[in-house]
This record gives sequence, structure tokens and C-alpha cells, in this order.
Amino acid sequence: MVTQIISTMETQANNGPGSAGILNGTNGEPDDSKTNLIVNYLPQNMTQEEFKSLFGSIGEIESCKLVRDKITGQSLGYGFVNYVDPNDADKAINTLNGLKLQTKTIKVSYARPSSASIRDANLYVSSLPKNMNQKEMEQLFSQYGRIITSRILVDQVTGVSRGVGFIRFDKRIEAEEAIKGLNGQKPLGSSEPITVKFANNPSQKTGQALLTHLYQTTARRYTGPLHHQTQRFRLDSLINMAYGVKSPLSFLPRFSPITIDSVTNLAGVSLTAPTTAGWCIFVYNLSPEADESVLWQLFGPFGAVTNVKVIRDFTTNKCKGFGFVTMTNYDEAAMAIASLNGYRLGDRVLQVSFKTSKPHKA
DNA sequence: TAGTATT
Repeated sequence: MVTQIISTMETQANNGPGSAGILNGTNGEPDDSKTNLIVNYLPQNMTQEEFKSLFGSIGEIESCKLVRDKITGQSLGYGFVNYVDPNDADKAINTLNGLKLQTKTIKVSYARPSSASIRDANLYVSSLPKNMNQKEMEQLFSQYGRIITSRILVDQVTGVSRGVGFIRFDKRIEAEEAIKGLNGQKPLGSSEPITVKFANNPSQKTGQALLTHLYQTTARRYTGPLHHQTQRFRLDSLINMAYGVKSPLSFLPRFSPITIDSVTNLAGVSLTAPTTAGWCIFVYNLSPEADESVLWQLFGPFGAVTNVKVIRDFTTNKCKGFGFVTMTNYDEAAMAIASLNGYRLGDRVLQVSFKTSKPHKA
């Protein structure tokens, strides 16, 4: 099998229009193979607006999207730009690929048509010979398919290889074949066998990432000395919950009128009585794209969630900006509210509270 | 023995 070796060492745009071999127009999808670009290695702090501004300077953009973590709203460091004119897409590659932004060198290339077959095609390779360079590693793997990206990790100080790398294939099936063919094999002239396996999927870390993010967010929001105890208390609670430790709020009687009064007085509002299902929480300032999974994942780490609901516009089916979450236990609901109210999700700041009873008109 | 490329 003859395959193309594509070096990513110079962050070259390496896949031309139609290079993925999928004919457009056969499935009713618009042919955007010559206008749709993927942009990689973006600085972590780049916003959607900056992203649009940078690529909009080339020509008219049909659409663009900075891809962000669905739960934390953090940039994932890549995005898509679809131009109106294919010439502008070409121009963007020629002028912006390799552009240095902060510590990153961005890569601009044509996006491959989205498909399940290209997902989860990233491999983690360890025990590589320390003298093997990126090109040699690519040559070793290229017999199994088309390589999209490759990287060898190096010591920050000495620059010497750590014997660890990544290889992303065009297709998952190619990655599978590479594992079969190379895992446990000794490269020519090496005495130690290499390990080849699928790279960890970043989405598997979102639970921990969320807690870390909340920890930082909460720490930033309670910096005043008067709130020091409150801050410590909340951060400890987050950590305890992450390890399944009983919440320190558990000493409070659950569903107790005293507890309700204390919160009511603090908030200055009256609460609906807990239903048999639990405590209803109002979540405001969700994006139009928000769905139920976001609410599950946001509130799940705090305890038992029995129901979530995103309120949608009847005609567009887009979120109207708010939703509800029902949690079984008062203390867990209170902790979720304390932690998530004011939480920044993407470019929005959430408002989270117990659902209040609407004042009835006289 | 861990960076981050599919909307």
C-alpha cells in the first residue's frame, strides 16, 4: 500500500481540497471542500471575536466557529472558518498558516469532510528510541495510512526526546492497523519494543476539568478576607465531592423549614416548597445551543440530579436562555448554586438560584 | 507515560 507521507513539522497545510476522497453532492451536503478551513494550535485565550476578526480580514466569511469545551466553555484551541469565496480560503492558508500568535504557531488547512471514520484516530506512542526524530517516526507509521499530525515530546530544557509521541491518522481504521502492526515491536536497530495505543480522549477528563475550573473560578470570586472561611469551605467541599466524601453541609437537616428560612432570608426571596422530586434550580443565561447534557454535566458533580430541562423556542428548537435542574438533596443543591452562580460558561455568566415562586397578581 | 484536528 502506497501512502502519502505528510510532515507536520513546518505546520504546512497538508490536505488539499477534495483530498479526503469523498465526493460532495452525493449526500445532499453543500460542497464546502474548497471554502472550509480548520485552524489548529490557536492560543488558549483567543476568543470567538478575535478568531472571526483575524480570518475575516482575508475575505467574507460564510461562517466560523471557535470550538470550545461544551461544559467549561474553554477554547479547545482549534476552529473552523468557511469562506464565501474559495479564493479567500486559499489566501487564508497562504497568509495565515504558520502565523505565530503568542507562544503558538497556528496551522491553517482545508477541513476534511466530517465523518465518524476520522474520529478517535490519534495514537499515543511511548518507549520510542531517544534518537528517533519526527520524520523517522512518521516513516515508521506511514505504512498504515495517511498521517495528519505527528509530534515527539521533548524535554523543555534540554530539547532531547522523551521517547513519547503522538500520531494522528486520517482514519480510525488506519490507527487500529498501526496498533496491530507496531505495538510491542522493536524499531530497526532498537532493543526496546515501543508501545502504541489510542491516545486518551480529552472528553474523558471533563469531570475533573470542570472541578478544577470551578476550583479556580470560585477561588477568584471569593478573594476578600471577610469571605475567607466561605472560600475555604466551598473549595474543600468541591474536593471532597470529587472523591465521594460526604459533604460538610450534611449536618444540616434536609428539607428542614429552618434551612429553608436561612436561605430565604439571605436571598430575600421566597422559595417554592420542595416537591416530592426534590429541589428545583433555575439556570439563566444559557446559550441558544445549550442542551440537557450540559445541565447534567454541570450539576452532576454536586450530587443527585433527578431531572434537567432546557426551555426551547417552539419554532426554532433553540434554547431560550434558561433551564431547570432538579436535585434530590438540599445541601447538594445549595452547593451547586453557590458554586455555579456567576460561573462563566463560554462567553456567558450563569445565574443560578433556587427556583422562586412567582408573585401572584392581586 | 500525555497533547489536544471535525463543527
